Amino acid sequence: MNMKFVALRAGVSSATVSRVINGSPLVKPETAEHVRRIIAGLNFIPNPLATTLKYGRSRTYGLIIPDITNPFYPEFLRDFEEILVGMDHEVLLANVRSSPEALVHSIRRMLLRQVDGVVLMASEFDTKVVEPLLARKVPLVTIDRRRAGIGTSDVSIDFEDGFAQAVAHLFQLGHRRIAFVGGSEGLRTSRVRLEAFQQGLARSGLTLYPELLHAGNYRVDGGEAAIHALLQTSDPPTAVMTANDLTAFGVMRGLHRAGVTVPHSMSVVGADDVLLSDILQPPLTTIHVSRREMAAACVEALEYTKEHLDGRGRHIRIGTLLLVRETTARPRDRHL
Amino acid sequence: MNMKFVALRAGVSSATVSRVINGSPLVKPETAEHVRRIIAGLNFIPNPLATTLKYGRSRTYGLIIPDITNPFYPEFLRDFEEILVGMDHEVLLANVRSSPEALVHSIRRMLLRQVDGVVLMASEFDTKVVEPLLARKVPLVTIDRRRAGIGTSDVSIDFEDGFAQAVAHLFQLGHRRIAFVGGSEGLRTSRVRLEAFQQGLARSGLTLYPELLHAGNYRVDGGEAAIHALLQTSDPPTAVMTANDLTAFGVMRGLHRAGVTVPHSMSVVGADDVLLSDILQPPLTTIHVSRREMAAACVEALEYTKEHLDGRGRHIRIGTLLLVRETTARPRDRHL
DNA sequence: ATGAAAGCGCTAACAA
DNA sequence: TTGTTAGCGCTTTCAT
Repeated sequence: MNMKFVALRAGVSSATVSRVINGSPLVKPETAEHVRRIIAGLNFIPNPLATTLKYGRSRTYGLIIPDITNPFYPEFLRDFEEILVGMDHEVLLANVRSSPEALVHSIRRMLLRQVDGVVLMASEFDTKVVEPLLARKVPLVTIDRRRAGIGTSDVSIDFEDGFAQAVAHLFQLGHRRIAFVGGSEGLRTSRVRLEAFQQGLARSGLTLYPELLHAGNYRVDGGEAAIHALLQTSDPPTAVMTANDLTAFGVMRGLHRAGVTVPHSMSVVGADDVLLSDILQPPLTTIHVSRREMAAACVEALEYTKEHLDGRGRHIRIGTLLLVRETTARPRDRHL
Repeated sequence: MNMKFVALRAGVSSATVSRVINGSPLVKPETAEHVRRIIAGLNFIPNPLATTLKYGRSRTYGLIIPDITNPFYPEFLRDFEEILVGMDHEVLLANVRSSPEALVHSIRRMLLRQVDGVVLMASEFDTKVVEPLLARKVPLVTIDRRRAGIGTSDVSIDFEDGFAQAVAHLFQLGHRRIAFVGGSEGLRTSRVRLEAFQQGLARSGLTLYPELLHAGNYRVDGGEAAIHALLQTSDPPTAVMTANDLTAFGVMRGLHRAGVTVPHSMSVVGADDVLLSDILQPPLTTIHVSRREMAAACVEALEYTKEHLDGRGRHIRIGTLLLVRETTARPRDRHL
């Protein structure tokens, strides 16, 4: 079933049917009404692929993420999809599991499916990887790369502010030795978070102890491994900040296994504010990042970049908010 | 850039280029090699949309889920996507948030994008909702509907076995009053789980206490509300089984808030074995459902149904496995 | 206000 | 072994 068939039934041409479907004002109201009735009667659904073929616009945006198993991403995806569906667009999702080959392949998938733009939340990448996108003038939006470019926009999270809030909170509680369990080494977003932590310390006038800095991997196991190492230290910290909530979950599990109670013997702060972060016992104090705001920023960046393909993209910054729950408290005085 | 352009550069016809790309044996090896070189040199990527338009096959399967925020779904999606990408297919995802209108709309989206089949994990639906799919001969795979039909297959989870294992485990520990916090009311899959629980009780020779049956909503808050009600009972249960892990999480949170310790004062059993179920304290005893097996079954069902559109679809059953972790223990004797 | 027709990129039937 | 060509469904320009 196609427009021609509908046209035949309606006694008009397929051009008229097309005009009716697209709400062209050039059609006589009665004709339009008549055609609409036929369309409804036939349950006709037009095939947008034909339009894509003709004009190259697929009304689809690609989304590349590193780990859909990290609740942050499905939560983001939910809002991103919702906004796009509201605009009659679709999402082409690629979960690349932090594998460079999968990333390269996912870009090819995006190109094959003629996406109108790509949001790349993947872990680190060589600029070479995204070149095929740029070469074909596909708008690109990166996350936390903090650098826009021709045909490329960036949406970044204001971790500087969030981590500063968290450090200040810990400082006020009386913490002086604060550890940090970061993200995977070699990723720009890990560096961003680490530097945000360092700046936070500086702003509160605290000392940075290199032996209290550990890399993680944005997953539970990384957090757990790091806290084990941290507990071996001769002078362990009184509080631990982490690169994301999963890492904090791992830290809490490690602490529990080691018999260290949270928050009385150790405070813990996460980042992201994943939906499940308040079902842990105790509920996690964390740095909230609005998924909806982020999704909206990505869509905005995508649309802007599409319209200004030959110019520098935009740089949008998303705010953060410290959510004080129950994993932070005054440090127990070890000398009592 | 299209095949014609490549053909021009290679000094052959576009048909030859097409044959080379599709690995036809009809091309002389040297010609093929030559064409491949040109393709690589131009970074040419063929546009599969043209093929879709021509043959109606989009190499895309739709997946409709009720709540991507429930970790079960992203975990399933990861495997489902991985399998499909391996077959050079894509996934069109629709998260319907248990909204009937969103479900209806998602079906339309699937139809518009010319999917080759749909896996419907959505909550309950009227048969009327999926009629447009069937009318257009789009293969449908349902989950836990336990009923196949013309052009429709079903993949169901063997909750009967899983719940029986769990009840037997609790029985052996000495539990006699077991409560059940089910899924949302009115959903077939909720009924399936409830009946599986009832059968499990019967198999272990246990009594079903209607006052220990509560509906939930597959989310944390539903579990928490239910356990509160359960704790008001004059004779509370010694163990609680739940329709899924999120519900169990809610039950555990409610228990913690009420000062009831798990597992010593109350045993809890979940279902699904979500990745995070072992970071809770204590780690959750739950009924494991293999995502990979389920994803593979869905793909198999999809392909089978596509090949046998006019016949009855298949019915595939996925096994379950009780994972005993630390939320189950002997009941404390209340009379001591 | 409406219709005829070209053309998007690809594949397969048919021709050579 | 390779080339020519029709046609998938749609939109839009140009005619009427």
